[in-house]
Amino acid sequence: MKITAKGEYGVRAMATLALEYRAGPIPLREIARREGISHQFLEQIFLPLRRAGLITSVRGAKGGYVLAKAPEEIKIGDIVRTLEGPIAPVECVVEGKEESCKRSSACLTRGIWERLRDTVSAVLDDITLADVITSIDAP
Amino acid sequence: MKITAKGEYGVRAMATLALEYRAGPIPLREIARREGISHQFLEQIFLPLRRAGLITSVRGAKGGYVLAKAPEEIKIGDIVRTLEGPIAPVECVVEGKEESCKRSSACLTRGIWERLRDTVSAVLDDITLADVITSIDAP
DNA sequence: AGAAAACCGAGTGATTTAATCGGGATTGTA
DNA sequence: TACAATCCCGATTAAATCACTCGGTTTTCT
Repeated sequence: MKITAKGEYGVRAMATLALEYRAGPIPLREIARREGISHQFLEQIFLPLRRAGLITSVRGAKGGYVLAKAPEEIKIGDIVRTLEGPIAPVECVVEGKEESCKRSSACLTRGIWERLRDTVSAVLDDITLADVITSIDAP
Repeated sequence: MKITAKGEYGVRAMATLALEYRAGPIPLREIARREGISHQFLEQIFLPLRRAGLITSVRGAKGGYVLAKAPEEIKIGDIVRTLEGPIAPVECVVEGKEESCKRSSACLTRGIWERLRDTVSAVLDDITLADVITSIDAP
């Protein structure tokens, strides 16, 4: 039940962008430096985030990345799904892919994984970047 | 956010044992056959489950495995933790291992993973094998 | 022009996963 | 007692995944 470095770094980087929201575009190198992440790896992470419409890029000198929406409007679930694919503890409960199980007791246990999937989804969709960056104030 | 085949198979196999609780020891081969799992792989899964005290074994001919406790007393969380290690979406929120993060915004995001960890734990500890095998009745 | 930055596909070494292999020890039954 | 069924258990392996790195191209500011 781990998330990958891609997901973890992605959320960290997005939190950094949220902190600098309205400060103009931040270069990827700067974020990578602050977070101690390889900037080449972070490039790989920002590509899908941009394509998903979560960040916008400014090319050329003085360019960089900005959140595409206000921190209040970006859910952690959006980031995680973009970087890790659909939230589902086992393949057979991926939403959309619900082909009925052949084995009977596989289906017995299916309810567990559906419930887990929905709970995880709900938690990650309940937290926005705004919540993350204001959590300093509320201990 | 996937669990491994080990975890999934383990839960399936335990559900099978729960269905046959009080029917005497069931040979591993029989469980493997029913669930379509390699019996050699299932052996690897049953070893830690036995060492964790979740199942007991009967050696020799007519031997097999039995749940060590009633289905009501075995939580899915027990099985998953035994087979997959501690429930924690990222390394730095593994319980017991809580060394404080160095990076500031890593700690900003820490709350997310703690909340996720606790929620997942709570869901898996709320479901017992008894719940799983009786879910046929309650659609 | 030149530097700074985003864009992007391909490659790579290490680790993990999902098994298999090959045997040994125990016990009920003929 | 033989022997078949069963659990016990470390070692090995093939494939997949992960966490990067490489080597460039394109865009834009100064």
